Amino acid sequence: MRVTIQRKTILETLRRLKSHPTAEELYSIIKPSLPRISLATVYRNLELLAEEGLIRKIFVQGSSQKRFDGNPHPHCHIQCINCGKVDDITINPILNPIKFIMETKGFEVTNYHIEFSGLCADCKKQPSQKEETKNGRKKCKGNKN
Amino acid sequence: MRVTIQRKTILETLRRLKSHPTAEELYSIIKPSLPRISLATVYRNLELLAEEGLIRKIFVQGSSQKRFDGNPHPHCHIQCINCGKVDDITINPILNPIKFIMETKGFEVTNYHIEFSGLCADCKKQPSQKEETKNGRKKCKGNKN
DNA sequence: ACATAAATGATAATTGTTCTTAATTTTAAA
DNA sequence: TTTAAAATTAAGAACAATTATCATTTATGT
Repeated sequence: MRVTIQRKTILETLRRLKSHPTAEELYSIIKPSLPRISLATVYRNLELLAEEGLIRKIFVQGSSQKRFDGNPHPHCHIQCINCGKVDDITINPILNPIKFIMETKGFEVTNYHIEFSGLCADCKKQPSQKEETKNGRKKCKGNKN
Repeated sequence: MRVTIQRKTILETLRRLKSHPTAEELYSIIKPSLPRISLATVYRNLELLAEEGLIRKIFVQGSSQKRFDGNPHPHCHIQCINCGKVDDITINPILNPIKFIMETKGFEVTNYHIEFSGLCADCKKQPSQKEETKNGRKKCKGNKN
């Protein structure tokens, strides 16, 4: 992957930000310093950087736009149902997370959305089907996408 | 909310399914028994049923389409990175979830995505700003949407 | 500096979803 | 029941977010 000014700026800006901006928000932030940058370049590079594991693409409840996170490591977010703000939170998975959030952040959890991903029992047994598909996953009987 | 055949069928079909279909998938499933149903009706009613808390709209990582879940209660999903299948999982939040998933489902967790929502400390203090916006949230200084 | 593969900018096309309109269906009252 | 108002529908247009296209520009190895 080449190092271009656009790519470098996108990654550095996202890493510096504490928020989890959409592609367009990031575009507006970068535009003043790189006036000739195209929105498509921002989208393209965010996608690429996420594929490379340097950043993270996140799908937040209630937001029709995808958001991006400069921290590539699995971690939790807390989103306020009133203002929509999305913050990071570090959780020791052994603890009771909801109680922990209450006590450390003063954040009242009323709902949660948790997704674990990995290999299901079936796929662990038969890791044969490796055909690539558009969405980057493998084909498999259980695939509903 | 009125009881129409379309609405009833959408809710019942979604409840019966163990998967978490997209609006289009649900549309194809329902079409044979209700050939005159429109895709827009499926979208409209899924949105409505989710607003009423009868079903749940979920945003799964890596899927550009929204998915719907007949189980309206907050719960966890496990998605296989190989086949993309999304399953339900019941977790006592006090336990170590990853260990629990391994032991009960034989599912190897390699990544997770967790979002808690509720009221942040700021919004708990000043629940004044109640102006509705297009995305259904309230306006607030921290709002990045 | 040069060649060339890769990346960019501008914009067209596509995708997923919502809106609009007129027609139909449901509900509740007469 | 019949009837009228209100809600809901089907169909397709419109919309916003994202991706693809392609001519031009740029980064990197030689």
